[in-house]
Amino acid sequence: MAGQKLSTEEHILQVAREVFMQNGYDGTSMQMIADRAGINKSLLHYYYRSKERLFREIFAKVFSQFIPHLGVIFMSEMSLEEKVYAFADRYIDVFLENPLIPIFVMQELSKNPDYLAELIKEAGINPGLMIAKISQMLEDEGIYMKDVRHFFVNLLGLCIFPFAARPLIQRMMFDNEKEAYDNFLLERKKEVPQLILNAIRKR
Amino acid sequence: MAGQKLSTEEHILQVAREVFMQNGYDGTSMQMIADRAGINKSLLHYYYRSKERLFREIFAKVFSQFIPHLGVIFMSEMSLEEKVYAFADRYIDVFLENPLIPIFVMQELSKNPDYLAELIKEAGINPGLMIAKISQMLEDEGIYMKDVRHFFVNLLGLCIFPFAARPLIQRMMFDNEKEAYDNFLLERKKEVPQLILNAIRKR
DNA sequence: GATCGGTTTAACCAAATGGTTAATTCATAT
DNA sequence: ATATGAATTAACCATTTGGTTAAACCGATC
Repeated sequence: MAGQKLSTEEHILQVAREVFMQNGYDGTSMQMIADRAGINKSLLHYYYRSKERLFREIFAKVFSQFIPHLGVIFMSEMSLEEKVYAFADRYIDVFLENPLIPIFVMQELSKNPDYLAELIKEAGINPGLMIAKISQMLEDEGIYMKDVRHFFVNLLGLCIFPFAARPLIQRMMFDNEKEAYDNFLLERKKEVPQLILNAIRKR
Repeated sequence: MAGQKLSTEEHILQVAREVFMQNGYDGTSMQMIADRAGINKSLLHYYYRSKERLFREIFAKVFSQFIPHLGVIFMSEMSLEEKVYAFADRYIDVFLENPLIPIFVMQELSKNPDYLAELIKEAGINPGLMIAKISQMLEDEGIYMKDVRHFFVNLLGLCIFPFAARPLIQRMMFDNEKEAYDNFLLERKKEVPQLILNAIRKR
């Protein structure tokens, strides 16, 4: 197939990632991965001792593909406005390239929430600090907000939800036309920040 | 257990609903359901011929627990403002009572998107009509919007995402304290409409 | 109290599951 | 060429999977 010059180990990881993301942990069997990778099932256990181990490695990688941006952008020295635009731009791009991430992560995280703690620390982001920082920025601009966390959840929700609910929304509102919906998602790079910033500025 | 005076058939449905919602289709075995219902596995097949059939019946019910509100609220004769408030109120209530719905529906829908079409029609909602109606209302109020569908996706995302991403957000931003997060979700009944309406009114 | 229909169960089935073991292939260094 | 160690496979294992079959149970009707 597209085995290129990847080491077998890397190739497995790549294939397993696809299969796991498409079918979830429970919906994936070691045999499926072996078949799609064109190898013997035992080889999976040779490189990654168990299904769980293989999955964890993949999940951690997927997680680190989008979470760190959060910290980078919001701990940066950009203005609030710049941060919001940067965030929407970054996240929508990432998910356009990896559309399965949102559902996959939510799905698995909801089954195994304990696992999350280590991943967050590993990603080197400190939510408390982030919240404090944005809180300070808002105060500096004379904007009052009951709870800054609404700001974050709003931003996250507006960017991520359209990907997670894609099957539903694309069908209901876009005649199931992929291109149309992709375009719609791109529009949101501006739509979302405008909505968020507009609401913050006035009151 | 809490078998009360439910017919066995209803009891099974109730237990199966819980198990399926918690573990997803793939993560659930007929044996699990039978055990949790305190019955023999064969009895499941007696009432519902297969796992698939049992699941479909449940999924349809779950789906119809929140989707019809969409149509009812937005096809009503309320003002736009009232509709937005009504929507947030309704949906946040429904999901506070059934927190697993969002992830469950997204998860299964992403694996089996074709199944969706019939469900939407069954629910008696016509997205195209809804969009047209809100479009008209906005126009009447002299508000211009590139694409009204952003309005819907925004509203849906702001209300639903906090439930779907609960494991992540509650841990990252709320020290994993359930009550605090529940309270936060309640606040959003006003927070979300304010955000949406504020952005629409001014420009 | 026999019988009848619906309900519930035990026993069973082939296939698939995650995982192990031991043998084989294969490239490389000697 | 041969010995060596890693890479790869075939064969196997116990358990679980969704599903079937036939028998047992059980309350009502005759």
